[in-house]
Amino acid sequence: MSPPLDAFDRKLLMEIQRDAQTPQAELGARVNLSTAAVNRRLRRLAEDGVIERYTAVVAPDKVDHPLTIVVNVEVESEQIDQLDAMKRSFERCPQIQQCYYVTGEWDFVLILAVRNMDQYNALTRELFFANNNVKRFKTLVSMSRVKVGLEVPVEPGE
Amino acid sequence: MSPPLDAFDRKLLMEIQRDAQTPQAELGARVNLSTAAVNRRLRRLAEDGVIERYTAVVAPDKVDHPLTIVVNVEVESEQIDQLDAMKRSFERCPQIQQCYYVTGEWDFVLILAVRNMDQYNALTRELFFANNNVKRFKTLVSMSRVKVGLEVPVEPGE
DNA sequence: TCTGAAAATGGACCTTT
DNA sequence: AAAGGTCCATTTTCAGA
Repeated sequence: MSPPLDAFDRKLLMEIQRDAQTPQAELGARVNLSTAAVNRRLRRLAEDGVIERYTAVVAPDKVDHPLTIVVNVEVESEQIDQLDAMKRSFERCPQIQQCYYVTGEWDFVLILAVRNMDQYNALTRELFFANNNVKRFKTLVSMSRVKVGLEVPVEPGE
Repeated sequence: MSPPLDAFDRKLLMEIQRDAQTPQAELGARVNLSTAAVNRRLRRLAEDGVIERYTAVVAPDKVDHPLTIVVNVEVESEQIDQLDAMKRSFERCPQIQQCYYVTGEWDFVLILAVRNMDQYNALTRELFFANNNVKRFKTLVSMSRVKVGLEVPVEPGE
């Protein structure tokens, strides 16, 4: 189906993760390919789902969402349909940037961007208190976003 | 310095968070603005740091990093220089996508993308066991990435 | 807001392996 | 066949009037 990534693909992925606006000609110069070849590869990487999407990263504090909050959630029941319903409610909530279903002491880890504590408290009621499949949750308020990104390491290899 | 965002800015930000490749002409059609106006606004938003950067989101499993791991870390000492050193070591580690310094039971929350458990164990040694300012850490392995993004809600308001 | 130049993208076509 | 390169048309960006 999708051929394995070669060294060119990997370099391109590293570059466009750092800056998706780099012109294809510039990318070509960096990896030693013609712009046409770069163009073809990028299109293929997108078609194959290696590149999921292109996005602008917005500074939360500049758009009045200065508060980052991490929430651990434990559920009552791990029945599939219960879990699915919960996942959907998390997906739908715009303030939830990320939701991971995890093993261990907790079942979900959420990352939220909110306007203030009032908004978080309101969400807390909607998402957790109103949901009787939530056994307990723990709030960790972020004082500093030390590193924030979605970059995946792409080794030069092969 | 930077004038507050108006309704046009907000709509544009929503759009380009969803798809940063949307042509400015198309954006203009959606928000009811000429392409030139869109162009000026996007440039200004970037200059003002509202748009931090443009990036391609890569599927971790397609580049051999199928494992997402959340780690909670508690430190021994919260002395500034100790903390700074720790933050820098987290920033430098390419497998660490995100690092939040938080209040509460834990001091740091990390999100990692790794190739496999062996790689995680190795990182664990470098980052935690080799650092005597790490009191303890807890690993939460993600079984499913329910929602992953950095989108910040930008209300239509103003 | 409109117009036009410059830049970037992406297809056609030919060549190499 | 699969992938690269060159060339060219189209699209997009972006500045000046």
